[in-house]
Amino acid sequence: MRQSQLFPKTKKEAPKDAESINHKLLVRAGFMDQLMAGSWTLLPMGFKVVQKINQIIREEINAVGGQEMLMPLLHPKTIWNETGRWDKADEIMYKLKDSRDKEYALSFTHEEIVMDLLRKTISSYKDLPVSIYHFSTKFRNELRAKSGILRGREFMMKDLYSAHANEVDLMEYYEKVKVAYSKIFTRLGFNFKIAKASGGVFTDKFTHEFQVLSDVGEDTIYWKEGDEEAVNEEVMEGDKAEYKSAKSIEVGNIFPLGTFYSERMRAYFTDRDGGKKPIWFGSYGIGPTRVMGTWVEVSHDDKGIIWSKQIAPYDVHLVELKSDSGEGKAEKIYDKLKQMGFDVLWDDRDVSAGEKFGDIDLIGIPVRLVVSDKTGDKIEHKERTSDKSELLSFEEVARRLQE
RNA sequence: CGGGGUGUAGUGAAUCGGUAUCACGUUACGUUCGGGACGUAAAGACACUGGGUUCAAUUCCCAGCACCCCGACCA
Repeated sequence: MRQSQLFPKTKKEAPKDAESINHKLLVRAGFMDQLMAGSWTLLPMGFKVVQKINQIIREEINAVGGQEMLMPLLHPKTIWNETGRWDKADEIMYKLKDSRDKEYALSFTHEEIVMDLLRKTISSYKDLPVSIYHFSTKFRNELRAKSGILRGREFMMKDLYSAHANEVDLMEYYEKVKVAYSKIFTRLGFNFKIAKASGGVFTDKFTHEFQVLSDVGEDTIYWKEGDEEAVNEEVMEGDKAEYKSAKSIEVGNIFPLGTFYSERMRAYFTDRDGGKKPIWFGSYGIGPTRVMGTWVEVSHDDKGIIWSKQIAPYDVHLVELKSDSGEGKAEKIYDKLKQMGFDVLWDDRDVSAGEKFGDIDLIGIPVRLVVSDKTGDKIEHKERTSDKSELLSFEEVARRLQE
């Protein structure tokens, strides 16, 4: 991508109201734009980051048998009445009426919708288990949107739903998803903990949250040295003094929902013994837009964002500084790297060196390549995380990028 | 929804009773080019909305709206 064509331009100053890091940096660097409180446009680079996050999630969910699909966001009131959540989740749901006074909800989750699908499609234990998911927008009427993209009223979510013939199978799958989630957040590069928590409007049972340690987090989790699992403050038993604690951002959660939904929505199947039994059900969510914001909160410096290779909007940021020996070096490198399959952002703008370097640090792509008079036939290679640069040949640069 | 803060060119700020100034950005031309460079010229604002006080309101008062922060609630 030629930076001269990249939409939009970076900003020198953050919006005056912005306080949180992800708000300031993601807006300044041109990754997102605010429409209103809690509602954000993902600009081209922000969308690329979210797609990369989604792809990592997709790979790991597919690896545990998840099948991707897409469900509607406009839901009839009747389906929410079946489980009582039209009233129980009243505070969080956006509700609306059409011109004939029919009532709808904007999706804040999809348990009821999946359950409707399952009762129409599952009739035998042979049809189970089922694991289906989608990436889509969630609407939640948050009392207060805040912290940039971390708590919006409209955000992207990957939600996975699984259906099983019995509790053992559900819990086995629940553990598999827990492992898959751990792989996802490990691949994403987070320092996270799995915390036991309550289920909110979803379930009365215990659940698990994936918590990234960060001072801007709204949750507080507690754990004992050596323990695999932490606990959320809300469900903690025992003496706090015996635990280590930290603020954290919840980036994912898993819910073993049991038969609550299937019983209320009459989603039964015929089991091996001929009897009708309710489907065992679980749901599992990750918020990719929150993941992006969380990444910025935990990975930045005073100059800008520091993306990891896994989710950076581009593999390389290439820049040529004006030279006496004539230009065109960068364009050749750009073409060659593209041919090799690298995603390159080439700053081809006619602006000062300082402005180019400023934007490079702000945008935060992991590798910076500079060519100029000083570099001769070599290329200056610098990583965003380092202050040092090296002069390398094109081949050496390409090899580094492939590592 | 309670408490606090802020609303002035695209962005960030100044003016704080006499109809608005600066910086950045933008446009044109020229000079520059290793950390947001310089010169010249130019465009760009019903001062959030509505009401009130006043000879006169961006400025004071009231109401509303919007955004941010703290709290209650939550991926």
